[in-house]
Amino acid sequence: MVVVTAMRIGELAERAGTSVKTIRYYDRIGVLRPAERSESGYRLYGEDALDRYRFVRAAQAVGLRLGEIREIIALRDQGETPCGFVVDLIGRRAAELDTRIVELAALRDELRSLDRRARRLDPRRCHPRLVCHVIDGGA
Amino acid sequence: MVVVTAMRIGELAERAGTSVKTIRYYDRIGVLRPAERSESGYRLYGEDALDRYRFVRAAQAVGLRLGEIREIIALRDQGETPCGFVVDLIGRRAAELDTRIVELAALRDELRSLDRRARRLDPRRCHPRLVCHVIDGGA
DNA sequence: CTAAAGCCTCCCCTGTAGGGGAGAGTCAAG
DNA sequence: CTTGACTCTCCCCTACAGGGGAGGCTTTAG
Repeated sequence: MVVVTAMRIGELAERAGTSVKTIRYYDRIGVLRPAERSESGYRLYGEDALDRYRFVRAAQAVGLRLGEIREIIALRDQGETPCGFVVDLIGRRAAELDTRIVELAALRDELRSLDRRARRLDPRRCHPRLVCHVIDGGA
Repeated sequence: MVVVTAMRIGELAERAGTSVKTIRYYDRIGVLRPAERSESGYRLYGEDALDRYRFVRAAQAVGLRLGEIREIIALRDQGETPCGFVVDLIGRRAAELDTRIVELAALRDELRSLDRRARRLDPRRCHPRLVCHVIDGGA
């Protein structure tokens, strides 16, 4: 109730360098709730909203999803330190990334190999009953 | 019209090892159309449908999307050889993958670095006005 | 006082590859 | 003839992070 400097959503969005839609969305999913509402229902934010917003962006930048960020913030708002949770999360995410990178590298290698093979094949011979022997010729 | 061995959708799905829904979907988006329809509207497929299906799966397996696969098939059905198109496609896809892999590796490295930093930080000191100094402390 | 700008909620849209289910017609066996 | 399995079309749903716009208040500047 004692909001010293109350920003409305437009000002927050502009100072944060984002869109009003995004701020509203963050409210809806619970990662950035307004300090209060005006009598007419307008969202009112304090200065800390900017820090919160930057945290959300920083967390997104390291690959966390908004649902996970909401959990971190919920822990913090319950007075707990989310550090343990965060460490688990980024450890797991790093491991998932490793797996994903290996998969993508394998896929890329297969594409390169298809590419080399395709260049050796004679296009004029490319006319069996199959669609394209570059792709399913190797099966 | 002269369909020697006419399969209905259930049989094709079973022999292909997939679902009826998938075959119907492939028809709708144009990657696997039935040879004809029965009087009552049932989809009827020839033996070649199995080859087509396998081609679609092989193409998906190397990372092509159904929209792209449809283009390849359309070329083939227009009597052209899709080889050139396919070679371009897989070349571009491989390049995209390279970029993506580099991005993901950078992200993973950043996560690992956050992880190491988090383990050095004292959780009891984790209580500023920010949510989590593991994440936004480095900004 | 009035017009413009800002804000509200609500609803649909994006892309990918289908999945789930409703309601209705069809086909084979008993 | 009937029952059960099969098929048809049509419509909504999924994840993700919002974007676009309608229709209706509120606030602010002139």
